[in-house]
Amino acid sequence: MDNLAIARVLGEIADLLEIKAENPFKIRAYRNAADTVVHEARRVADIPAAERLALPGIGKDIAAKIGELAETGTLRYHQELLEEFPPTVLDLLHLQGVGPKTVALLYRGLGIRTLQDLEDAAKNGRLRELKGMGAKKEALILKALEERQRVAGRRLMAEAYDTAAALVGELRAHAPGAEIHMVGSLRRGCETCGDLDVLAAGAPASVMDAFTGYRLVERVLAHGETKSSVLLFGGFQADLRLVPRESLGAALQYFTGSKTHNIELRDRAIRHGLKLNEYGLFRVEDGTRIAGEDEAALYEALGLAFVPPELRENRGEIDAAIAHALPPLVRLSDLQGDLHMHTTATDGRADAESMARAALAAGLRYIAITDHSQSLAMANGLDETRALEHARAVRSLNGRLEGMTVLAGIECDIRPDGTMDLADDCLAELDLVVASVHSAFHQEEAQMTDRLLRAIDCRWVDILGHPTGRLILKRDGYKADFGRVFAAAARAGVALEINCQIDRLDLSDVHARQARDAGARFVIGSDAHSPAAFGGLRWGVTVARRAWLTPADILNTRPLDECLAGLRRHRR
DNA sequence: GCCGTTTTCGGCCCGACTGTTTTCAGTCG
Repeated sequence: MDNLAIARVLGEIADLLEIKAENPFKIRAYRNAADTVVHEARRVADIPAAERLALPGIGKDIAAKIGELAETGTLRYHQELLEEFPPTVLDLLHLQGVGPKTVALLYRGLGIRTLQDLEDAAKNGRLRELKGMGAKKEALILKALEERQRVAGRRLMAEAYDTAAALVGELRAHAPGAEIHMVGSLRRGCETCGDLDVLAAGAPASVMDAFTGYRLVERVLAHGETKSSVLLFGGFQADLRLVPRESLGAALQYFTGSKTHNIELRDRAIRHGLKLNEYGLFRVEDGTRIAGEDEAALYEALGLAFVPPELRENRGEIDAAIAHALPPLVRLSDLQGDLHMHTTATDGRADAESMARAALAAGLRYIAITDHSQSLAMANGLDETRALEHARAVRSLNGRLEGMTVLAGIECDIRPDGTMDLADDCLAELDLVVASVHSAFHQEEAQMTDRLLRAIDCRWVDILGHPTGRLILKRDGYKADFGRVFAAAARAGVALEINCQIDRLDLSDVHARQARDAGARFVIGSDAHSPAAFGGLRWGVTVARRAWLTPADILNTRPLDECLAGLRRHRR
């Protein structure tokens, strides 16, 4: 049973307990445990029972329940709860504006079990029979039912970022003297985004009207003096919070989250006789404000080093900030080269020279052209002859572009049996080899693990490309024992790629951190198929930062000769 | 149900908006 499945059960228990109006802290305990399981890199089901207790938010009871799930695939406690409430009522809970109290009321009062039941009842006017339900609530529920499909789920970070940037730009134009920033999961650099959070500090009250009147607003969900929510065309919900200028830092901190990071921080404030909210950090005894305008000063007042937003996930950053031991995270400007991209020789949209010029304009000093190998027939992959011809053409660019070195590499398919798609003597002729899986994704875990280990064993392989094969929101990664794969890569000196394609971001932050702990080294690769795609490097950097990586962990932050010396084939 | 620089018991983050209330409950983030 994988972590997502375990987390889903724990989350459903929390939902069901909430509908039952159980102890809210018990509910939170299940949610915290689900959160821990989702963010654990190892398979929690495989962790020995005793060690599970060391996971944050997992105590004796929940550890035992995870054990039962891991062994039997089901959980009696979960089943018992589902006998009290049919599983379909959980769909009701996910409607905008419908919470656990309403679900319980609907089920107990009118026997509503499904979304269809709810729609029928709303249309027949039966909802109004219930206490606390009026015409507006009825209309709200019908609207939520209608929007359910379209707004459902999360979206890719890059897409959210562009939408938010346009909105923020509009608000800044309206209130040029104000501080207006993206906050929430966008600022933390999460790979997906549920809604867009924007903060305005020191802006005139009219900024709220500018927000609700933004040209891309489809519907206003709430409109207050300090907080408004809108639904944008295209399906994003956006929230704007307005605070006084002197609360900028506290509000940035508060609305950036994550929730668990904030809870830890507030806990720490309480232990120090302080109170932390979005308006500032206050002494409890006399209400004096001791921080609030500057975010870094707020962390300092709590005895912490400034925690970069990407680290605020309650994964050890608070302890590290107390010890002033946070790592110097990699920045986009640290990247000096890019070792993964394609040209018109295979499925790219520009020739090697255009790519090199675009890379130079993006601030890079060296690149590797790594077109596909022959197995990827769909992409017109290169056989040995074409690969070597292409390499000659690519190398001929050197000397023609001042300040740019172009390496001739390949993105070579890892065949289903783990062998390389091109002959060794061809691979040996090239400057570097990125090895990637592009076929037979559905192999059994043991087979896929062996396949990746065999690829790592090939002495010409320098980099493992998009190592897990996931497509965010579309496809899970392959089943493989990545703990073993990362350890083997670290031993062999094969670098692991953080692929920057916005729907890949592969390795993920969680896997990259696990791999770093295993001693692996990394490259951040654009996998660019066009000159514009170097802009995507920022997303890979974001992932690396969320994985706590420093420039020292990432080969392509080094000058060319040092980067090459770090590649497996030149490893001393 | 979890957890411990105040604690093995008694805490557990906190505020804004909406609707249906006539002082607040529910929802959300």
